[in-house]
Amino acid sequence: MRYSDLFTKTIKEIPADEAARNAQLLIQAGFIHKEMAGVYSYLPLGKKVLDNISQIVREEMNAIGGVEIELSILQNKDIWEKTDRWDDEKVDNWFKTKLKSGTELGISLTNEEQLANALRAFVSSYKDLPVYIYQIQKKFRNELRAKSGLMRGREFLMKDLYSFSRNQQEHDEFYEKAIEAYMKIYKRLGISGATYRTYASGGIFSKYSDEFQTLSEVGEDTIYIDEAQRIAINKEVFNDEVLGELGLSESELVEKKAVEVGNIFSLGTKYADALDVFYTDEKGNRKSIIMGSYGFGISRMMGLLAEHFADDKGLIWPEEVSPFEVYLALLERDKKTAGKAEELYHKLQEKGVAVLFDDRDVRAGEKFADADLIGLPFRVVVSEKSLKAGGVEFKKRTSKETEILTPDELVKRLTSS
RNA sequence: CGGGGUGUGGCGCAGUUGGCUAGCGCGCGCGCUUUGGGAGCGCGAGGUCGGAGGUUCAAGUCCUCUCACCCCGACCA
Repeated sequence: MRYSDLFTKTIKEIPADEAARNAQLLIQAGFIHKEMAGVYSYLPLGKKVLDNISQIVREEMNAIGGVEIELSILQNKDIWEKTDRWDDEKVDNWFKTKLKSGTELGISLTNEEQLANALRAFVSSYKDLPVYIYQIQKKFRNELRAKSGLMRGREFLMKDLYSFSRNQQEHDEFYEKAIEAYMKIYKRLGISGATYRTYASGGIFSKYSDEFQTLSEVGEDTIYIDEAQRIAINKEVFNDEVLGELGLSESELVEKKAVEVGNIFSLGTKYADALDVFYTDEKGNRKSIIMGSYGFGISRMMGLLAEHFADDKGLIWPEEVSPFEVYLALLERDKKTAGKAEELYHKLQEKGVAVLFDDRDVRAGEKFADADLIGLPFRVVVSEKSLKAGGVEFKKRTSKETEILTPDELVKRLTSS
């Protein structure tokens, strides 16, 4: 893509109404636009990042048998009343609206009820199970106080998977597979070293739920880490009894701030029972379906990555997430240099390298500053100077060193590994 | 929801105890010069001061109400 086709602009000054580093950087670099508190629009670069994170999550969910769907956002009140999760006294962060007729509707904040209910149309036998269904979709939560940029919004992108199993063992096996899949995702995102499987409150369904917490100063959660075992425990369930059960010793634990980047729950049969979702087993018996839910905040992850991988010059995207792989900067716009840059731009695209081609008529310093701020993994400069030196200048975002490569060497470098 | 803070061109800000046609920087447009780390000079466009009401000869400056945004706390199934 050509920089001149992005309609966004980077800005020099830090937005005054954002204190969160992730929002400051993403706004400065033109990835997002703030609409109101806790509500952001995603601009071309930001949209690509969301898509890239989504794709990683999608691949790992598919790998464990997930099937992608897209549920409606408008919610039928009747279904939620069956599980007693409609009343504002019970669930206080609903957004609700009304039909012209006066009928109340909910705006999706999670989807257990809806999907369990829909399942009645398709699942009735043990032969139909298990199923693992997920979607990547906006969620809306009427938070009393939005904060920390993308970390806690009122509208956010989330992957939510729901598992429907025939018995506890089948559920437990999938649950463990889901944990492994989550770990793979964090690895691909480049944050596995800072991310811990964390025991947290399981709510009313099971003793614990599993959270995935990434260490960060902006985190809202406090966790206690056992570094040797690579597990952690959320402060909300921290007590001697729990420590004993998990085989953790208080002396080994270190207190840290962290961001919840995933949370998976065993839900038992509550939803299925309340909504009358059963299956018939091999012997003709009516059985309850066991559910689990597996959340992953895509937009929150974008905020976390922005915060986690950044320096004083700007963002530093992990390769799999970066909106483009290469920032190609043309310095002088004379015919010869521009021609070489155009040639390289097309060549890289042919080879499948995602390039952001800065063809604007601005000074070198501005291009370098933008390249750093936007934070693509690699920067390539085509200039009189580089051509004289025998090619193009190549630099990693994380390195100070540059090297001169021929166009062929560059292509090779970017297409290997 | 409790406490604290802030709303002035697209962005960041300044506007003394109310007083003349509301300023500055960035950005934007034009011209000349410049050209490898967000250039320099000149000219120019752009705001009615979050909104409503009030006090006053006079309100961006004072009062009342209201909306929005940020931070801390509470909340987060």
